Amino acid sequence: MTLPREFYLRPTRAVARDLLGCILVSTHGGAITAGRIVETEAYLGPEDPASHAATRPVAARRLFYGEGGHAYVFRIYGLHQCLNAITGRAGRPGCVLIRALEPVAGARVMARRRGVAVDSVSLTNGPGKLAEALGITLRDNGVDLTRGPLEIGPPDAPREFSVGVGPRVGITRATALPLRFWIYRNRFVSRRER
DNA sequence: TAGCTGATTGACT
DNA sequence: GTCAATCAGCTAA
Repeated sequence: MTLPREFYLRPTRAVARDLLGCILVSTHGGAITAGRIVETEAYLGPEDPASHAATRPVAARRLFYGEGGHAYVFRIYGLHQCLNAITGRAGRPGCVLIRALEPVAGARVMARRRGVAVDSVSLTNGPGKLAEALGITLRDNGVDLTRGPLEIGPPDAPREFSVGVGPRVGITRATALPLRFWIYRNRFVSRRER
């Protein structure tokens, strides 16, 4: 089961919210690792000062303006990778940063990649951590999320959770916009809600 | 060419 | 709570 292309061809905010509860699956390295998405952030077009659509090199901008449903992977601080899902139709820039997962398969493999205990929240409770846990690298930049080593499937259970909304984390521009979404009271969310 | 920054993390006080 | 790791790409000169 994989989310159809049409899922991504909608306004970025709606995609970010609806991605909560969905299942991200990686088959990198011959092992299946998967997690439930519990935290996302929306990044819009050039009108959003925090978005890479405005600040990153041409190659990244081409992805941003490309068709939704593809992965955008970038390196931050020289050492960590972050995974995004491109949203909107071709010509409409936007993406959703996957910030945290709750492991549902392959936790032992994740633990080996991360070097932490198999039952630790530190497995996947941050964008750099989940990328490492699922074996995501810059080679995944541009891959199709509807068919490939990286896929996102629909929720594996009814969506019976509350959604938290608040300002994005870790950025220095446009810090007040309420574009971060998370599953309320999930222990894998990267920052504790009050 | 030199200096600085960042959608983070982990180690340490 | 503070701070270093680490590097591509941007800026100033």
